[in-house]
Amino acid sequence: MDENASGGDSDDIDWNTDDELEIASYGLPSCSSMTVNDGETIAGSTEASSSAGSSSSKMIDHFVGMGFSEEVVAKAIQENGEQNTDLILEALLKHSASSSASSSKSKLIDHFVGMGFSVDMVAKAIQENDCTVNAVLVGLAIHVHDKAGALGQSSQAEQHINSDQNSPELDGSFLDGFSDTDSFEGEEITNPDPDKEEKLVSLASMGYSVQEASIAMERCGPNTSIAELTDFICAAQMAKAADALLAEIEDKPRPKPSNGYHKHKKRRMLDYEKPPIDEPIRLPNPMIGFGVPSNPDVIVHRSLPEAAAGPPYFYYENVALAPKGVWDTISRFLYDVEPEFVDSKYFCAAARKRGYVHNLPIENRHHLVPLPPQNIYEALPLSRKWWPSWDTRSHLNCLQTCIASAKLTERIRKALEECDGEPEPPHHVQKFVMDECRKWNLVWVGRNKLAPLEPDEVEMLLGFPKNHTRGGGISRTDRYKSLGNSFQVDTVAYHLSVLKEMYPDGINVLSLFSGIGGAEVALHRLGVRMKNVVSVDISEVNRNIVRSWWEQTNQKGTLIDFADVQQLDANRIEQMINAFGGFDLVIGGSPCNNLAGSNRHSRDGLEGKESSLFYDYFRILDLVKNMMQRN
DNA sequence: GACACCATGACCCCGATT
DNA sequence: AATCGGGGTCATGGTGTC
Repeated sequence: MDENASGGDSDDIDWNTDDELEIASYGLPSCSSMTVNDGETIAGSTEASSSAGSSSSKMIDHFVGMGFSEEVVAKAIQENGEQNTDLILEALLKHSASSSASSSKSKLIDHFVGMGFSVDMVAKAIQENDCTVNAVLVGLAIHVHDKAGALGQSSQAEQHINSDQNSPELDGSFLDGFSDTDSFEGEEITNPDPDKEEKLVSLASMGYSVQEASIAMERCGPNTSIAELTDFICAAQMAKAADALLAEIEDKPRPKPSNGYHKHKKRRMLDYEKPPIDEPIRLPNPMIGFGVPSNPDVIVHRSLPEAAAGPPYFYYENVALAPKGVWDTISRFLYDVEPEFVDSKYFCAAARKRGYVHNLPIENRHHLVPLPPQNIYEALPLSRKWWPSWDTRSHLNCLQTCIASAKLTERIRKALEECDGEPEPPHHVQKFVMDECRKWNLVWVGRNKLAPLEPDEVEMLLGFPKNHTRGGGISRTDRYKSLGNSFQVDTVAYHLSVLKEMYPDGINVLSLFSGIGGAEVALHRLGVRMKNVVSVDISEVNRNIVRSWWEQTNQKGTLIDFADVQQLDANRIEQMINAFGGFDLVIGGSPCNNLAGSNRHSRDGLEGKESSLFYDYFRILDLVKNMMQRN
């Protein structure tokens, strides 16, 4: 980000810097890996790693399998030597980027126009700056937005922008691109109001034009929420019978706000004529989505909105019990696809109520085998001996990121011991114990003795291999945290299982907010071959966990990881799409910190610090969709 | 009213560093 | 001895649904 913002050799990967140093620091003996700038790491397959004996043709096959042309691969091998697969891969990625450079300018224009900026504005900005700088404008806008609203989420992103929160050049950099256009009000440039500017940038990062955003804020007043502003903008868009912007775009209509927001706005505009028809999204009871293995035929067919159809297939996950309106917004952005709400208690011994927005087929899904333990007794057979009859739990509650304190379990033990002579504790003691058990997922480990789950038990319940998060310098606390933030593998695998027959040769995966690799583990356990996986996660220990798992399971594909979704700008995505031939699956669950009920401090909804990263999921998915449809 | 919830921040302890 | 930072421990309440 920083290098892009500063222009210069921004889009050129600097192949000759400290790569080797960073490679050494990762220390991966069995698997070739490298770190490109921005902390991107590429781990090649073991078969492609730099064993001196590997034949040239085998290596060519390998890279051809990744989507590069044979001719280009041969040339790269010739220039870099067989020994260094990392350099070859770098050269290939670089080549794919440069070969697409000629068309990148018009694509850039298309892209930004598609986001709502005027053609004049985009053309002027591109003329005045290097193409690549402009390609990062959206990312920059989001950076500024994050800086204002999400400080601290991404240390790397912060570092890349500027460490000074009040940096004038940062504030100016986004605005400068438009400062001399007639659509921008000088007042806001010379004397920006922080709150106003933040909203402006938020709206810009959501794909609205600066002009639209400015007008909306002027009309609606200073205290208007983002949601209200977006509604206003879409109302204005609807009011325009002929949208000049859209007329200039030859590809499909803008997907996100145009679909849902227009629909909703139209409705709202007509509120005074007739009552609203659309109902807000409600959670189903029982929470079995479109069907679970034990009850698979609830909904056997659904029709997706046209703009939602894949490929690429996408799969987005977050907590089901988010504040009001959050899932409506998520659904509107994700092409109006109806969320599938599923409780993992239908798949394993622990509850996990989640919403999934995806465009995967829902026919002929199958569950993972072997089936995971279906209840507490199966999952924790040793606890059965101590389990009192009055503890009627068959399933655990949601596995969270922290566990009960030792003091609490001690208090419980004492309370139970006080009524040891009786056949059963009195009702009020039972209630106290059961309340705490449900709250903290305590399990019986001895007479009158309750304890929180061990990390490896959480791994098992979530469908991960034992010790998946162990080692690599991760603390116990962080293991709970990473696990608590993860997918339930069996549940996700059930939804992804349709990919197995659709892609017998394997898939390319873009995995955002990967965490400890729930998506990757699910695909692996399903037997879906992963040709190339681009995995993004802010946490270094999580990235190490995924990479370590990748090596241990002898994956034949290539794992590339990034620390920050902000690194995935249009250029880099295009580069990877050209290299791999596109992504088949864009999967991820953005942070739920500001949505989760457990958070009493900053449950700020989708505009909260961390949870606003949902918009990055949409931004990246939409970029991938647009680029793949053009190619 | 009961229940559930991918959490946060203050504090303490301990080992490493200066 | 002073300082620092990471890990562990602990208490904490509001929102939404049923």
